[in-house]
Amino acid sequence: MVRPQPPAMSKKRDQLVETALTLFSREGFHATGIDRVLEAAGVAKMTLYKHFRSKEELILAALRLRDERWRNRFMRGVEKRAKDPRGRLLAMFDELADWFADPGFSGCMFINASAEYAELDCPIHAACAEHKRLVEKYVRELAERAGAGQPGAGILAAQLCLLMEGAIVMTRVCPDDNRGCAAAAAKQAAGLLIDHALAGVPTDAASG
Amino acid sequence: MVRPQPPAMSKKRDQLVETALTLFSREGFHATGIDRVLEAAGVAKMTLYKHFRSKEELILAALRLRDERWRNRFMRGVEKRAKDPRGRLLAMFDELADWFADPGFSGCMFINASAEYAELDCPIHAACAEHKRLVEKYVRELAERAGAGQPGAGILAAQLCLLMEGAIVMTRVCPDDNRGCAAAAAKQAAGLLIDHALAGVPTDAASG
DNA sequence: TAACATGTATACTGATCTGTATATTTCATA
DNA sequence: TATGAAATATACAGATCAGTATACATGTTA
Repeated sequence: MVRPQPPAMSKKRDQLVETALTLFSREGFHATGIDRVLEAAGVAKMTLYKHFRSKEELILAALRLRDERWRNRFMRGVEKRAKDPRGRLLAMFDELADWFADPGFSGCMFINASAEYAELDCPIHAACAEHKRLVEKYVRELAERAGAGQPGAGILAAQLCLLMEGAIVMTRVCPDDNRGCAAAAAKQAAGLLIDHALAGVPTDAASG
Repeated sequence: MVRPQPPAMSKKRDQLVETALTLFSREGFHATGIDRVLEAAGVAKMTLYKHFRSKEELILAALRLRDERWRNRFMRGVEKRAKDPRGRLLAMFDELADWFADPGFSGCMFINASAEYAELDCPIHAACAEHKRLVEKYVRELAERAGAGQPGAGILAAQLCLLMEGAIVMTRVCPDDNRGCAAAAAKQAAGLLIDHALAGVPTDAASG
């Protein structure tokens, strides 16, 4: 009896998605041909098309993996850096700074993907939008736990996300000007916004 | 006597750059073939290659045109909306909101281009970085005229740019969630940052 | 050993890509 | 009318693209 039916639990499939994640991140989606992924992954072309119906499906699998890994690492990192929600809102920007310092940093894969796949109803673009929604939801929950009311928590979360996305983009486009600076400037701005939104909330309020 | 030698002052050349600007913005760079630009512009292929040595040069010309137009429109719009530098810093976000409301809005062409052309020393990526530097320089000058000192003006400018870039990206990736909201949230945050950076500076100080 | 799923190798299709070669047309100016 | 630049039409080169067809190898399980 053969356990690992596609699409799950195949070593070759994993290698494909892993390689796709790396190459699509580094070189772009249209600019990276299937053949280069196959060569780098050490997998035959027919194997790819037994696991995925098209290049688009491979891209979607790579984006799913990236979303899962990125948010896990981000949330775990934030929760490790600070224990109270208010501190965690600030710690997000230290986590970003770490990410930017990675020599392989190539910006946000979802921003990059939605730049190449403009149509909103395209599954790739939809996956990018969903990723951003999930990140913002996490920030909003932190803001709520920190004591921001409604709609304050939603607005604060949106504003902190704007700072984060801006830092990601500027570090991608102008790394030499912003490598270390964008995250720091964003963190300082975030501190002000958080203090303002949480004015009157006692420090270290009922943490989760 | 024939006046308009290439590369300047050619009607066909202008049509090419104009069409390239539209199509590359809307559909992406790799995804838009030369042939589609030629067809949409109503220009023969040989004409293109008499004015430009390669597709990359056409892209660079389109980016130059976009940079010039975008910054002109932005600066003029801002200067029309408010007379004092402090008000102009805030007015930037109203200008963004107007831009986002354009049905043809497809994000920042320079963010999109640098997503597709990752290498920093690639001329296309370099042009994108330069555009962002010029925008930030304008914001920094406004901040200085508003009375922010050094390094306060530089930091404030960087922070306001992060908010702007973040708003641009979120409106591109999740237009349905952010169409009107991102610019407003950014403006509110900007107001706080500006007030903080200019604390102690008399309102409507020596404007330019 | 027989069955079966996974993966491979090779070759191919048909489309599309950037860029070029060549010969011709258009049209204002001198 | 003669010159010469701008633009065109057509065809092509050479590469790469996503995706398919077919036959074969491998390794595990029943």
